[in-house]
Amino acid sequence: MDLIRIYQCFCDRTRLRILHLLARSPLCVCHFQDILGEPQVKVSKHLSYLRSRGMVTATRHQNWMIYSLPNKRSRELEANLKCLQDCVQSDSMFARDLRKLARLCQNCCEPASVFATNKRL
Amino acid sequence: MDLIRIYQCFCDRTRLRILHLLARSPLCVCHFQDILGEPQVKVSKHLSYLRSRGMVTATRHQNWMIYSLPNKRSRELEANLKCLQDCVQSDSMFARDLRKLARLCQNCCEPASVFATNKRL
DNA sequence: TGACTATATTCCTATTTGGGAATATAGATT
DNA sequence: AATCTATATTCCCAAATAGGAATATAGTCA
Repeated sequence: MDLIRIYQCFCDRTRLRILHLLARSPLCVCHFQDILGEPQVKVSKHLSYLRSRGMVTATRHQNWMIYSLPNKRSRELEANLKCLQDCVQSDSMFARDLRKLARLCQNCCEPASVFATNKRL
Repeated sequence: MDLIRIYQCFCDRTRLRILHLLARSPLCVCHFQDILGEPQVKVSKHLSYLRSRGMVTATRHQNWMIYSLPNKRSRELEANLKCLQDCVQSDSMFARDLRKLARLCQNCCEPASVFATNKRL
């Protein structure tokens, strides 16, 4: 994963919010739709952009595609994800995203079992 | 200086090399031409891109435009410049840029007085 | 099978980006 | 004034990006 590619992935607000959320938990497309308040096509396209550049991985689970950060991460990616956490501390939008994520998890179940049922999450 | 804008500035290789060099020393356009081996128009345009986004400042000194990182830097910019230094440690191109910069400084004079003369640097 | 759900893709458009050739500009030097 | 030097800008063009509307696909469920 080369450095430029990381910055290219980071340089759009929607993608940055997605990555910031994925640093907390694997999520499916509809989670992003809910949390970001963006239309499906937009979310889906940014995820596919990130995926094509190796920035996220995806696995299907029944009807849902579960997106995660890759297990093996380069030093550069680690460093930049950490830096992002730092930078985002005082930003209200990113904070709101995290609050919404927390609420979602409350509403359904534990992160680990989020995808264990085929009901609308 | 907002976060997205930082990543937009960082997401081109030439700009990244420029910023990496500027983290060491203020430089003029012909320095960049020499070190990066890129044509004047390319260097100049990327500098003007960076400048228009507040990522660098420029002052004229006789015939030369001296580019620097801004004196006052946001937490985000500081963090990302630091992260960049980290990430770039093992990259041969960035290392080579620094060696060329060192050689340039040897050839002319101290950083502080680099621009004190109107001879070709 | 047929309907439903979650997601991806295609087609379209507008905007931005990156780069080169040529030209313009501003200050220095003669 | 004429020239030179360093730099910026303009005019191109090709490619990438971002986004929406509409449609396709894959899995699920009745």
